[in-house]
Amino acid sequence: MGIRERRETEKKEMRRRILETAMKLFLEKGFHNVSIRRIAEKIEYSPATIYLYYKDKNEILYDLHAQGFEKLHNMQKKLLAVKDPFERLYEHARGYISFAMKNPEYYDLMFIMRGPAEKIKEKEHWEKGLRAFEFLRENVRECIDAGYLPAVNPDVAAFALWSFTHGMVSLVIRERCIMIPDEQIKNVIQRALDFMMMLKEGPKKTG
Amino acid sequence: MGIRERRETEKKEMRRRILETAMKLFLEKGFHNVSIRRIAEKIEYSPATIYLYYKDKNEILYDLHAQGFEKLHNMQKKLLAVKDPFERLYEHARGYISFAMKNPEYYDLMFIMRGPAEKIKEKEHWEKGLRAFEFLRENVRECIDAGYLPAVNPDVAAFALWSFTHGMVSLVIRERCIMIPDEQIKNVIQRALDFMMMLKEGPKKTG
Amino acid sequence: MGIRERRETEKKEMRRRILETAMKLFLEKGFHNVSIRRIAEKIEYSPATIYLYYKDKNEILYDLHAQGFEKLHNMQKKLLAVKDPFERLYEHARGYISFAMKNPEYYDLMFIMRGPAEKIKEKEHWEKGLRAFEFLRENVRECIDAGYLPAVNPDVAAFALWSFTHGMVSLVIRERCIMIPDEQIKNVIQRALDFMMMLKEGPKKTG
Amino acid sequence: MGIRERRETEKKEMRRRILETAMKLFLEKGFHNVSIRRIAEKIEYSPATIYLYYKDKNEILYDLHAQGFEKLHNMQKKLLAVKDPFERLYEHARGYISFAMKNPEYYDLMFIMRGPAEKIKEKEHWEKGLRAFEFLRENVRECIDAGYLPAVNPDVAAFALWSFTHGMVSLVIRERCIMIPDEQIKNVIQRALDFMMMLKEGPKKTG
DNA sequence: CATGAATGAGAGTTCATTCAT
DNA sequence: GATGAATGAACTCTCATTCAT
Repeated sequence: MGIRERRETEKKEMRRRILETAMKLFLEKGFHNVSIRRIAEKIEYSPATIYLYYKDKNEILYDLHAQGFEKLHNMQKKLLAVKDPFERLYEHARGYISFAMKNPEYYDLMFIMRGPAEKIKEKEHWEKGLRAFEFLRENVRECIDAGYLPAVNPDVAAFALWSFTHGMVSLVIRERCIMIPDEQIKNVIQRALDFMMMLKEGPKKTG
Repeated sequence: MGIRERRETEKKEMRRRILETAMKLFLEKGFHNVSIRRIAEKIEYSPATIYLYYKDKNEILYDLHAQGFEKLHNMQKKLLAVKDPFERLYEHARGYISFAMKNPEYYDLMFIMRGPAEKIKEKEHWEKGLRAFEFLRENVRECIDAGYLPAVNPDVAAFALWSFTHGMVSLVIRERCIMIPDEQIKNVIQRALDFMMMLKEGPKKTG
Repeated sequence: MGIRERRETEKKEMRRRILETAMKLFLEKGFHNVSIRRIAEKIEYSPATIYLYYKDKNEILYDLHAQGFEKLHNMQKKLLAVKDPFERLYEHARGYISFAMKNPEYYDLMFIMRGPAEKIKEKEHWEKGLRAFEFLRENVRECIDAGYLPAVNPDVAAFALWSFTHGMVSLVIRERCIMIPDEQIKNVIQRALDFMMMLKEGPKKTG
Repeated sequence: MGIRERRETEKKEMRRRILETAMKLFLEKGFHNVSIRRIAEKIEYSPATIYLYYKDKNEILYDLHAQGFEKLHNMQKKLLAVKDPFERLYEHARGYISFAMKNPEYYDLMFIMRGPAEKIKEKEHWEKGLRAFEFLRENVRECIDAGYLPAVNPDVAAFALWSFTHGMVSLVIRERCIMIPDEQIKNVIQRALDFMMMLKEGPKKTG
């Protein structure tokens, strides 16, 4: 309690508002239209104020990037409750799609956006990305071991499945799905996922 | 013949040079480094000259966009020579991936880039995009009819397959495949494609 | 005594720390890198705190300016111990040079720097400067009276000698002596001083 | 004649105006108050226009620097007409002082100002400065050889004389001569120079 | 046909300074 | 007594675009 705590809270709150606003601008105007100035305008502060909370523009990006992967990781952790590997794989896909659709700005920054990502490529910023991929690969490996999937290289299969889900959500996020009416998109994605899941080999084996 | 024709030809030639240069800059320097100024510098004309051939920067983008879909369409037309629907589907995927990997700037502009492409959403700019999708859907429908694929909605299956290939190439183009060494990427993509093609239901029929 | 006195002492101590830090930054980073912010950072207070002790940035400069002349005056006072006027003139020159070389930031502020010093021109800030010049002039007058120097106007001769020493040290301080290796500068200055001292008319006396 | 030539002339004229304005601002406001913006304002153009004539702020400084040394060199060349070495030395001093008093902004940039000089220290920018010093040293050497000056190291004597003249003009330029009324400064400097010239050994020798 | 010249708008960033607490 | 928070003004520099020639 007390003054110090409230100050801390207010500081965090301010950083949160800056991040949130930056994110909105990313989505609305595209990366090169996100300027410190515009962020400041939107939160109704002066540009200089931003620098009290973030060293520079890149720091804002780093923070968003890290935050995004944290959210993704939280989703993945919950999947461990699902015991059957294939079922878990299915829920993984659904969770991934859901994450992307609910947080399109984060997803864009994490997996689509270019430019700001230049410095993001540096090791530490990717560790979390790798961890996420490895989680998927291990899931795939279990599915293979359990006979749910053909005995291919798990890295390859994981990449294929990731690409599939990434493809769907990135087409939606970058607005290339004009052949699908907006209100049907969720439905189509779900059915496309179900279609892909026909790769499952379980029945064949016993059949 | 005559003066008028030559003029026309020269005009086209100039537009071609501008487009080509713009494209090179996209690839080399990234989008936000492509400026009218820099294009002008590279072709050794003044910035003002660009405006004699293009109304503004966006028009250049539109033209590139259209050109990209033209190229894609050419690829698709060649596929008609392949008679077996599933084989054609397979070659379609390979051709699509190949197009993306050989023309990453076009692909980026057509299916990933945001912002400058805002006006691209307008009808006429998408007709060609729709045509391309329909080509795929018809191919899928034939595969279903021939029993190569399960009897799902062709739009859905087409969307799934497109998403899969788009996912792979867009992850590569936007440099999110750091877990795969550069020299192995082509190989991994091919194997991922083969993995996906296990959706083929041929055997069942005879079984 | 008591609280008030301690308060006074603390206030002075704080001003001293601010001045000292400002000076260090002058030397280390050059003038235009001395900002209130940076001073505050170095003494680990907030920028606002500086303003409790100094009205504004210029006031800090004034104080430094005065302090510099105090130091110079101290040097001059010691010279009074030297009885022979020419010998005292010689030691005056050496002391002046030594002061400048040991306190280049002060010297710069006192005799070279422009801009922030605009208000320094105001009377009170110059009284101490005048006093220093008069000290030199009286020394010169004694030398003339004693026949060590030709019977010229003492103001003129004093100005000439001051200019000479100022010229040397200001060329060094502002790094215009690149034709002289750093390690030889002191030596060259001493020899240049000895050369100038050949103005001494000693022989005439005996002649 | 012709358009091209006029264009060339106009371009040079514009660069000249920029340089001149920059110079004035240096003198009036001090270095750190010279901004592209202010230059632009004074010549009543937009800041962006400056960049059509100069790559960046430093380039303006380089140009001024080079121009200053060019002017100084021109002065020196004329001195070769004076045959007697001591007389030439005397005229050199007068020419130097005159140059400084007539072009205080150039002089400041060349021999006093700090900061911009950082990059100026690079070799090529100092060649001209060295050339100027060598010219003086050779003059001094001749004076020694002719018996006008005592047989000291010419580098040392040249440095001493340079320092003397530099000292006078730099005290004037940086407004540290408040003990001398403005209208008398020229006179005092001349008399101080004559005083210094009493170093001449000619008479003594014969005496 | 081509361009030199020009500019308003905007980018990221830093500064001296103020004021409520 | 000390400061956290805030800001207006300024900085260098780049851009897409216009227009008289």
